[in-house]
Amino acid sequence: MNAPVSAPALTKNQSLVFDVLTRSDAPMSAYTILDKLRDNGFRAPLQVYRALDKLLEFGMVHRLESLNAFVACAHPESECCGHGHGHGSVAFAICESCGHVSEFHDHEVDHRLSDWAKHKGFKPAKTTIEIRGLCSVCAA
Amino acid sequence: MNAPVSAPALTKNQSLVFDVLTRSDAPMSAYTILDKLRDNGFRAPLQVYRALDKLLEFGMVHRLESLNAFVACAHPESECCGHGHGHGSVAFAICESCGHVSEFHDHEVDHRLSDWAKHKGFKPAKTTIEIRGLCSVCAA
DNA sequence: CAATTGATGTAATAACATTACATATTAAAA
DNA sequence: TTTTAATATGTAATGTTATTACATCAATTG
Repeated sequence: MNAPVSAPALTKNQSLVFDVLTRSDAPMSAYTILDKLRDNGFRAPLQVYRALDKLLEFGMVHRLESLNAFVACAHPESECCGHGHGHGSVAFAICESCGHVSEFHDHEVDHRLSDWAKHKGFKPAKTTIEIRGLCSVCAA
Repeated sequence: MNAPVSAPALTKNQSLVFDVLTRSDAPMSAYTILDKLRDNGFRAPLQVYRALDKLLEFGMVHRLESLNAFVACAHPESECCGHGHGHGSVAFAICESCGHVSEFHDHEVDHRLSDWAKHKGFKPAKTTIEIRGLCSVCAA
């Protein structure tokens, strides 16, 4: 019932999808992943979506809602303040020019949002924070 | 070249779409809006998307990225701290049970995110903050 | 008036995601 | 070990969201 604490064993399809995402330097849509895996026997979107569902559940992949795309989690394996893979919310800065995505945490942001929720009696399940704009390289 | 400061004149289609969204107590997808407006002569998705594009540009409507849906902006016409319709980022709490959406601002969150951006040389264009979970009524 | 601009109408297609159903593999219980 | 249950896989069809392309109409402006 608990989320796996360390890297869970991945099935063949999960590994293939995770590898493709890990090698990519930009987010990929499910259909782009599918195309990359045709040679590995992938034929249908569902093969990708099923693998992604598990990887999301394991916290190894994130979905970027504003892009309908996916990235491998950029965390170092485990982090100072109990982040690792069981962390609260993650924020993303997405460059609209080069596609690069930076993943970061901000405790104060987390805190402010959960304070708001507590005050309103709202029970958060998942928080999305995405900043779209231009990265330092592209802005120059 | 500037965004309109007060309510711009809306075209027929823009008014129809805005009215439908305003009357709704939950977010609506473009296709749901289309269905509501069949009797008003709407026949194609593009009629809705074009109106939504303008309403988004005017700041009268928000897109909920995690839902692929739209809501009328909930701001009182103009706000204490210069929000009105030219505000920075807006956050949403979305109830996954009843569909209700609460719109709110948090200056500290804005501040932390723009500090991060400044520090990284990232130029933000649009920020998405969406908390999905259960509202106080549904959580009870 | 001609020319430009913005709004509209319609059809077709692209992009993203899920349902349904059949089969195979793996793991656990008897 | 055999049965059973749970998980993973394969495939097709369909559903949902969004855009491209092209034609027309209306308002403005030079």
